[in-house]
Amino acid sequence: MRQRTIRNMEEFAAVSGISRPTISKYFNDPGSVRASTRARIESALEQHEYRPNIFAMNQNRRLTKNIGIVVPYLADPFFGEIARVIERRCIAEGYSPTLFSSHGDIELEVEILDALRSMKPAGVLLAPLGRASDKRAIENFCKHVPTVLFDSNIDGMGEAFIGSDNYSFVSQTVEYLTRTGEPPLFFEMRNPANPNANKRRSAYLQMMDRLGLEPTVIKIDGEGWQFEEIGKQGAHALLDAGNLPTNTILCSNDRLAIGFLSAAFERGLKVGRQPGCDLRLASHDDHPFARFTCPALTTAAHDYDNVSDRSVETLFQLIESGGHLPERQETLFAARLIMRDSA
Amino acid sequence: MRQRTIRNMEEFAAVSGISRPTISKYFNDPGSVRASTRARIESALEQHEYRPNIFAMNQNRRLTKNIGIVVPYLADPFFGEIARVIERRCIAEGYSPTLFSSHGDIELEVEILDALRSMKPAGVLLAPLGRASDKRAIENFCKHVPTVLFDSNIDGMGEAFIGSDNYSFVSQTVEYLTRTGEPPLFFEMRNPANPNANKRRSAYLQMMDRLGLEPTVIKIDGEGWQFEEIGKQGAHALLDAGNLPTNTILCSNDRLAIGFLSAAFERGLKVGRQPGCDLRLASHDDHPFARFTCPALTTAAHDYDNVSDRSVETLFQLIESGGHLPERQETLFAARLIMRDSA
DNA sequence: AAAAAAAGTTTACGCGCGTAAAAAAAAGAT
DNA sequence: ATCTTTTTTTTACGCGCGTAAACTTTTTTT
Repeated sequence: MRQRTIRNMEEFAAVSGISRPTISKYFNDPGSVRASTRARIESALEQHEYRPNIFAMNQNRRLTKNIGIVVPYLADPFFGEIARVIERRCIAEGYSPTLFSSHGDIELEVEILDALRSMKPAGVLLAPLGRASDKRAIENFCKHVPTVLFDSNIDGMGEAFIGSDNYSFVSQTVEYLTRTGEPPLFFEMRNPANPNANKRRSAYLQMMDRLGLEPTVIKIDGEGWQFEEIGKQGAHALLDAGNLPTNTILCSNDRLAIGFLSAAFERGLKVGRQPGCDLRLASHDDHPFARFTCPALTTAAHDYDNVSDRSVETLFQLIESGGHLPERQETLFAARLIMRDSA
Repeated sequence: MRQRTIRNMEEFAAVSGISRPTISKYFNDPGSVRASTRARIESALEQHEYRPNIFAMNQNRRLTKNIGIVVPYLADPFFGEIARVIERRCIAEGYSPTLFSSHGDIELEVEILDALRSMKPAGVLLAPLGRASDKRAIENFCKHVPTVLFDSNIDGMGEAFIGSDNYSFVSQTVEYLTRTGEPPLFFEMRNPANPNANKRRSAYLQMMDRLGLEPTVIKIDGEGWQFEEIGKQGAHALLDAGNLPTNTILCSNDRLAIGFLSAAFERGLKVGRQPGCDLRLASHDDHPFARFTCPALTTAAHDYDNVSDRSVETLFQLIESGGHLPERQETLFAARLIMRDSA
């Protein structure tokens, strides 16, 4: 700030007394220049506050340092939290993450993928919308950009998938509920957008079969991403109908369960494992709010840390190996049962 | 896709039979070319799937079509929801929004501002961390980039501020609670990061004074953005101490209230306005989850739609007028009291 | 149909930086 | 001090597109 403002690398080279190509080298990798020149550059940098033009940089570089992160619905704190962890990891590795949310909109997801391609990202971490996704668009995208899928798997797409083992979620909750009380019915949306939901239902049916018990699946109506509201309405409908085969409800995910708890509370029903309770309720995900519901929610937790760590690690590995892995990896992490007060 | 892939605008101009400058005009504003040539371009576009290189575009354009959106903590659904609405509005106007979260980290906020400058955005919508923010960095940033502050005001910074009228929040809740029962005590964090918290406390004191009532402010310990947990711990501490001067609690914000409700439930306290309840609890923000707490939370709602609409509108206005407004505008929207079951 | 206005074409240059090649300088080794 | 290796400088070109100027073609006006 001593002199007039520096307009480009040429001028910065002039004031720092070092040639432009060397300055360029420095910005691409500060360790690639001699320590003494690095010191000179950095001292000049302090007095002149110059930053290279990222557009000009990226135009000429075949591979940028950009990483795209795409989640299906950012207003869901579950994805907010995952995005937070992943973003920080990327920054720590010297990349520039850019976060996108499809906001539950199929067309927007395609537009994001489109925009992402023109950003020439080194790699992309994609949690697709799932069932609703435009599979052709995603497949085409993955051909051009090194992509790691997470959270929601779509068969064969991307170079790898990192997620949670839905069977592990459901088997633990079903086993626990059955062992400590009545076997649960399964409460879910009729048309879940997320493929994990289908896997959880299958796992429930499989577990009940293995235990020699009669399964009951309740499918509630509702579209969109307002899961709490859908769960609440669905719970009211279910409880209005009466004659439940069991006092124990297993929700497909925590957000439905939060809605269910709200409905139960409104009806004066006591939820919990204590004697005198009318219902027991458990669920899956360990949503950030699950510990603050009333009662606190018994649930199966994602291995958040491992999922996000492994996703990022896999992406870096993918980038380093030139965008392709020998074969598509699928990594599933087991759930951890969190016993709270609701069941 | 008929031919080999198009590498640049030159090649696309060749296959479409139109000169490159005209193609360039088209991409900058499709309406600026004759309808017949536009049709020819678009038909060529369908068969060849070419997209201009955004880095090359932005390098030469004095003003990009980028818009930066910065929020302090994206894992908070409140900001997730605001970000969602604002992003969609920007897209609808033909801009490319890029969303950043400071994740509650002062240094990261500065880094984001730094990165944002090199993106030459047409404008930025910034919800600062608040008290913790590096004011010098923000001030410096605002000098170079047309910026509209929202949610958290910092005096004099940015060309405009759009937010909610904290006095309107508190006056309505205090008035309502006092009229329908006992006057409330005010429950807040000792060192709130957000400047709105301070305004709310002042408003509480002012209201109580006007009503000729004795104010009580409870300040609870805790740092960071885990407000629910802080609220829960604080509530336990408060209730352990006993001898409350009133049965009515007014929390500074909904996330604290969610934690408070959780603590009250654990202690077997009934919260609500019905007879037989031990406590009444109200709050401010109308957090997306406030309607699903047990009991549902009585709160004062932000005028979400107006805040986000006006923020975006103000930014566009600012951009169109060349980055400066005649004088700094402060727009505050009034709250709306939402009566639910908790008070 | 002629004149005026609008839109498109040609030509040319510049943006800020990556990067390659050859020459020069500095640092380290003998 | 000389030779070798490493680093920096010089020089030069290219990336893909914005954009200005002068000219030509098409459309609109009267």
